[in-house]
Amino acid sequence: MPELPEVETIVRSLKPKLLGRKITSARLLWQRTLVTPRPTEFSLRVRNCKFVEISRLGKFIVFGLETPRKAGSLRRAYLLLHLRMSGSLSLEHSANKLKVHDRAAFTLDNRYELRFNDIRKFGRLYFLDDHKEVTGKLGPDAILQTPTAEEFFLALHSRKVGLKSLLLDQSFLAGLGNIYVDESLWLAGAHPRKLSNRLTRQQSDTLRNSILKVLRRAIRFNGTDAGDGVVAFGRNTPKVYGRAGEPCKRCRTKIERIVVGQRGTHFCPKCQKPC
DNA sequence: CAAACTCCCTGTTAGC
DNA sequence: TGCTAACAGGGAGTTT
Repeated sequence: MPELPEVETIVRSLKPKLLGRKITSARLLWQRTLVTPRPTEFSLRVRNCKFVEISRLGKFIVFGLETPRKAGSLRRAYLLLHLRMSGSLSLEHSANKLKVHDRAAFTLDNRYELRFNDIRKFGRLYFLDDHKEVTGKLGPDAILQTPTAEEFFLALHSRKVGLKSLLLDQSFLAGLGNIYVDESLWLAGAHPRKLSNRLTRQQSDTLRNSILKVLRRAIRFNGTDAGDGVVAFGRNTPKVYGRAGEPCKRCRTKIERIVVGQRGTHFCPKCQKPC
């Protein structure tokens, strides 16, 4: 499941290959992938747009486009993509056969195609004049707009919610998903149900540092290449996520799995003191 | 304001 | 062995 680090890695690898390229046409293979505008307007407007920026905000991939419109009308537009659960992007020759779960394809001016594949169809695509229409609802990006320790502490105290739910809330902090929230809370020694306004300044700082550590490490490892084109997994395996019943890496206590806010939640009952 | 639930989807897995 | 039902999860939306 792509969260901030995975999206960051995708953006970095796509950037050099896509910048400066023009979209010659687009195909929508699963209509509901596209949120806005309507499919006909979409294919019309996306044609002849040039990629001039590729970045990330939270878990959104932001493609900045220069439109072919003449003076007077907008020259800038954005393609926004959220991969959700199972989305992925690939760049391949347009002659290659489409894969089973391909949902959208953008043909480029070099006969290559940017393809969006998404088994579960949860991924969402937007074509917008201003990406803030969507990204404006996000809180600060955990890496690009990290709140200061002071800001983070104040933000925690402005709410009274369990930490797990709060860190999953993209309008509070953008980028974390289920896996990295569990990992961050474990590293910080904070219980997932601990109320946000009950953290001391020191605990808040520890949590903030843990989030940064977990995300930075994941970005570093996602980017590493084993040398044969295979991404080197295995060196950044989760400490608690998906390890229910296994011994805690810190104290050997059995990792527990509970449900918090409809999300499977993994934690060490000894390291992460119940509240 | 917070929490709980529902929906969207399909590959995987547990259970019979 | 072969089937079905439950489950996983991000986020938007609705209800409590």
